[in-house]
Amino acid sequence: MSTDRRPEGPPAQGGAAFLLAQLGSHAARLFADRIATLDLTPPQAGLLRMLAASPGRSQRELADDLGMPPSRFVPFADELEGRGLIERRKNPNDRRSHALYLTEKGSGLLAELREVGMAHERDICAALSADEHRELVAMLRRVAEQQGLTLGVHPGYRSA
Amino acid sequence: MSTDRRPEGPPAQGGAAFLLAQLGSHAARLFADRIATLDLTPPQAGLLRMLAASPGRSQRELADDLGMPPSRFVPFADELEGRGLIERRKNPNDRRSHALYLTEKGSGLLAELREVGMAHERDICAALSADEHRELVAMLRRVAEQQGLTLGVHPGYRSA
DNA sequence: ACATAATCATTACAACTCAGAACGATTGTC
DNA sequence: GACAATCGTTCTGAGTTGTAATGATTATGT
Repeated sequence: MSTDRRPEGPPAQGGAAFLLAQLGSHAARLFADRIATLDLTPPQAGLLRMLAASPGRSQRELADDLGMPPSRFVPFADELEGRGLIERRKNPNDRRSHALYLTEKGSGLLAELREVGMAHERDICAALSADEHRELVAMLRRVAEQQGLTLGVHPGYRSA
Repeated sequence: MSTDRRPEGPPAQGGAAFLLAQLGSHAARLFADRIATLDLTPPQAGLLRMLAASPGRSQRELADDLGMPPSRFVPFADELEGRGLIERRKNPNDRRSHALYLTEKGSGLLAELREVGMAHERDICAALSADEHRELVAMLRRVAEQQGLTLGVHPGYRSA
């Protein structure tokens, strides 16, 4: 009976913040495992999605959004380019910057990536009904918005 | 109107799995910032909680639970011991292993840590009412359980 | 009982990752 | 037309990470 004295809400290890950290880490690791099938890491998948959403941006902008320094972005983009998934084009207006685009091969891989993402979503939320699933997403969106997080790519990726 | 063609549920970047990863990373980083006030990192806070919950365990067990190799656990425990927060005692039954315990000073810091954790919880869930908060925790618990996650410490910590 | 294998904590070490400084090319500013 | 700023890139140093080797102790097998 000594551990039963809780004057307030849930303790730290059972609170929502801890559960979010725990589940977020779990979901990210599982996703990384899944897309390893396509020889992709989470940051690489993020870049493909970003290029599909808004093509032709400069490397610096993309690096900023991914939360990685420009120096690290270079070999990062090199590999994707070497695999023929993305393409660097000279910007005629500003010959310093390279505009990045998705190749056809990259678009094809992105399609596979989306399927993997949907399977991942189903797997993570297997414990919930369809209604509960919608409810959870709605709540998480509100929390994310109130916390000032931008919808889309987040910089908490892990390199592996 | 061109971006409105969604044959199925929420896409990858707006799904629950992605939101969990995004929010989890955010919550973990915010928590790390908060406990930096107490000169603690998330793994250090995790160890203090583990020692309060079950004292006298061996270093290897604790290292396993924290997801860190034993070689890295040694300097990790050294610092906490040097600050007088934990204590290594020789196990009389097995003189190879060291049993770890929380000191009084460590217990005191843990109390402060709990307060920080509660403030953190309130902050993260500021967008939700009390009812919604309970609802969210219940859902997350179910998801975590179905995913086979053990309540308590998770190995997705960040060293900083 | 005695040799051998296994376990714990620790140390030593090598590989890898990462961010910031420095650099040439190009562009904007005044 | 000089000077500062920006982009992509390379280089380098610090920091981190896991694996292998070590010494002490304990378990196992015969």
